[in-house]
Parts: sequence; structure tokens; C-alpha cells
Amino acid sequence: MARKQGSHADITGPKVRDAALRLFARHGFAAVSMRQIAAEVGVQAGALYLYTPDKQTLLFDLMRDHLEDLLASWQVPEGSAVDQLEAFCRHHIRYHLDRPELVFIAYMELRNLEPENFAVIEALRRQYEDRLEMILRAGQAARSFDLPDSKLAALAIIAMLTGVNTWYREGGRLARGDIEAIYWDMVRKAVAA
Amino acid sequence: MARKQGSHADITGPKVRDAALRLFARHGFAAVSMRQIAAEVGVQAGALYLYTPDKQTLLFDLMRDHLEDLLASWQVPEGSAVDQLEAFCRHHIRYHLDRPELVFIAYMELRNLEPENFAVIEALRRQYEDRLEMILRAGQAARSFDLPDSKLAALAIIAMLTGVNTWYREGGRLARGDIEAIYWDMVRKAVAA
DNA sequence: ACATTATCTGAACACACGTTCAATTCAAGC
DNA sequence: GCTTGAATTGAACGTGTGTTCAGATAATGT
Repeated sequence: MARKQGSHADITGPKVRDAALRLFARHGFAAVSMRQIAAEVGVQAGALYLYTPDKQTLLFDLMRDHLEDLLASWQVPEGSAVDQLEAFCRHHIRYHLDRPELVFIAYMELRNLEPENFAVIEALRRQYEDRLEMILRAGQAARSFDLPDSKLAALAIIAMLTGVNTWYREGGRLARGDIEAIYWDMVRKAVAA
Repeated sequence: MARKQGSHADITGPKVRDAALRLFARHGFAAVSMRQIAAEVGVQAGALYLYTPDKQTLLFDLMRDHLEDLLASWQVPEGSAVDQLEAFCRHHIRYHLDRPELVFIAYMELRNLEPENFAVIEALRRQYEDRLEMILRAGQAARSFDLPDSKLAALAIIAMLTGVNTWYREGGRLARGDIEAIYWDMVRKAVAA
């Protein structure tokens, strides 16, 4: 009894991705079986292989698309290095709070990637870090920032900002705008000349 | 052929923990089998159950002991809030760089803990965060620090400091003392009045 | 109305999982 | 030298794994 009403590839495909995203984020890639994903979608396990060649690719595609989307979602704006850094910080927080599951997976499941897939993801992440580091270097050249090490500062800032995802809960004590402001305030002071 | 020369419980017990630590850190709890751990120890899988009631407890014991050790390894020293914060930051980096595998597991494998075990670990982590927050509050009361939110600041600082573990490699560009100094510099400025 | 084809099922494959336990081995105590 | 008991093996238990595929189904194009 295949091809029930309204169940087409256009619908099932995204459903598979969504289910995998949700389950991987909650239980971890290794702890989730293809049968669990299939059950979440409402389909038998075999049907998943119409939408992904294997489980590994399912994970890899989620991570790659996430990072490519992150890179595409923001360009360094015109303005001073301070303005650029503020825009970066606010966008980082906003973007990450909007996609907690993707962010979580992209951080936690790196070791479950096969080497060649890992290299791709690593390169994309590096691009993102480099973008921040360029802003920091420019600000340092303009004497707006005082940093002992721009690479470390970039990594430290990203770690700090991404940390928001570990505690933020919808409807909590603070609005997103407040959080952006608080974190931007700390970053601004940390790099200040 | 049991009880080979020199193989006693005093030796095998720690070996099991060490092997589990190493393998969990490298591949993740869910991706490591009891047979792999046993092979690393040089024993059959059944023998592991002389040293742990089950796989879950093996993970939980590693995490609990790590956090209890972390809490025991440092007390808030006498001195100004600034001095206390510096001591905290330097100790945090030092302690975490010395135990990358335990730190990694304690962060990454939280979701593989059964609820009651999770609660224990969560409580220990909270204690550690609270200790930092107390320093920040004291410094704020003394007008040494200017913080919009001491709880967020504590979490942000810990996230930033722990981030060191994601990039630090033995024998790299920077010595540990340099790293401590760089991070402390950023923290100091970030919370400064 | 019929043929086509995208979509899905359900069973099977070979293997791995965590855990248990009777049987075995060997160092130590008497 | 004999008994005891801690340490370990090796096989077994039932269940689950990722993946494949022949066959069934139903919407679509003609």
C-alpha cells in the first residue's frame, strides 16, 4: 500500500531531514537508528534510502547546508570595525538562537563524520572564523581594538557567543534583544583599546 | 585461563576507566561498544562487569568524578574580586587543558545520561558556575566590575574559557602561560567597570 | 481505460549490541 | 599439597543495526 494520498517526494524528503535533525539533536547521531527516523516520518526504514544514500550523508548534508547558510546569511557591512563587530555579534546570536538544533549538531557530531566530510565542514567553519578575525585585525590596525592575538580573540568571541545556546530557553527571563545587548557589551569591552 | 600473572583487580579496574575515557572522548559514548573497551583493556567483554554494573554507570562515574575533582581542586582565595576572578580564570584554563578528554565527555555526553544521573551532573556543574557568579557579584558590589547580568556573565566567561580546549594542541604556537594571560586580559576588560 | 512510473512496504541479510553465567584458571592461605 | 576464591573466559541470550530489493500500490500521462 504505497503512494497514499498526498505523500510525495516533495513532502517526504524534507520530513526525513526534519526528523533526522530533531532526533540527532536530541539523542545524538550514533544513538539514533534509521528505523527511529522512519517511524518519525511515518514510513518504513527502506523508504529513507530514496532520499539519502546512507545515514552518514544525512548527517553531513545537515551540517554542510547549515554552515553554507550561515556564511550566506551575513556579509561584512560598511562602517567602522566596531560597527562591523557589533553587527557580527548580534547576527551570530540571532542566527544561532533561531536554529538551536542545527547549531548543536554542527558542534557535537563532528567526530561522527568520515574524514573527507569532516574536512569540508572544518573548512566552512574556518571561513566563518576568518571573517571575524578580519574584522578584528582591521580594528586593531585602526587602533580601535587592542588584542594580544586576533586569532584567539576570534575563537574566544565565537565560543562565548555560541554559549548562549546552552542556556537560552524560549520565554525566559530575557528577550533576545537584551541578550544581544549584554553579550555585545562584554565583547566590546573585551576587545577595546 | 584466568588470572594471568600480574593481572589483578587493582590493575584492570583503572584500565577499564582509562580505556572508556579515551574511547568515549574519541568516538562518543553511543558509538563505543563494551567489546571495544574490553579489547583496549586486553580482556573479554564479560570481565568488564566485574568493574562496572553497566555501560551507563561507566560514563556517569567518569563525569561525576571529574566534576567533583574540579570542585575540590579550587577554593576561592583571599583577596579582591579582581584577584579572585584572575585566579578562577587561570585555574579553569589550566585544569581544563590538563584533562581534555574528561572535559570533552562532561560536555558532550550529557544527553546520554539517564535522567537521575543527569540531575546529579547538572547540580555539580551549577555549583561551579555559582562559585564564579559569587565572585562577579562581590566585584560588582565593590564597583570593581560593571555587569548587566552576573549570571549571564558567569556563563559567558566559562564558555569562553572552556573554548580553549577546542583549539589547543600540545606544542602549539602559544605556551599555556601565554594563553592564560591572553584570556585573562579579555575577561578582565569584559567585566571592568 | 490503460500503461507507466514514482513511491513505499515488508522481509531478509549479515553482523553487532549489552548483558549474563557456568566453567575454568591460577595465586594465595593453611 | 589442598582448598579456597578472586579473576577471567567464552558462549549464549534476545534484540537491534544499516542497508538492499523484489514486489505492491496508486497517482499521472496519454
